[in-house]
Amino acid sequence: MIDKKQLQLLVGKRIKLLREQKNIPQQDLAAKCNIEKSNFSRLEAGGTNPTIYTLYKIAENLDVSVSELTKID
Amino acid sequence: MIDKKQLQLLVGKRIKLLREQKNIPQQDLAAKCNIEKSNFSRLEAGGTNPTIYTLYKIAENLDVSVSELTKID
DNA sequence: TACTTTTTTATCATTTATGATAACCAATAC
DNA sequence: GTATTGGTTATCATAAATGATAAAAAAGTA
Repeated sequence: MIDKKQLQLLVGKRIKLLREQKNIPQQDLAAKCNIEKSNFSRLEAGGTNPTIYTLYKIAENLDVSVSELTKID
Repeated sequence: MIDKKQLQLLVGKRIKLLREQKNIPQQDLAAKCNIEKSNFSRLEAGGTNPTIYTLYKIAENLDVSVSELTKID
């Protein structure tokens, strides 16, 4: 059982990894998801505890499933 | 791209399915996760857009990964 | 019948995710 | 130099997730 902050960090890193693998600038992905770039930055940095819908939008725009996006450890 | 409400319904049903497969009463699982039973009911019914940490706690107490919990369609 | 267990629903307070805006930092290019 | 690009940080408002409590409805059981 990791704590909330650790989970947020892992999720943020996972998103960043997938995004960079596809060479998509943060602000571009944020725009596609209708998320402010500043808020997206905060999210990737593990600064928030995103909702499933936020993760879903990101997953869709990264062309992966939510299940794939949440493969953390 | 499904909408937010549809996503919530799918997630709720997924949780309920896994919980029932393990024969765990809703209130028991809620208690393990430190979530109010009333709020847990609302969540399973698709009434809220849960955060990843909420889903993580549920996944842990269902002995599945978050990735497994979020296998929706 | 009642009794218990499980789930649902409603409501209000509190916390927090997100929206929104602005300013800033670090590269890179012209 | 100064634009431009990509990212960060701070702040405030707003919407919504969650906490918390109570009551009622369903479902099961003797």
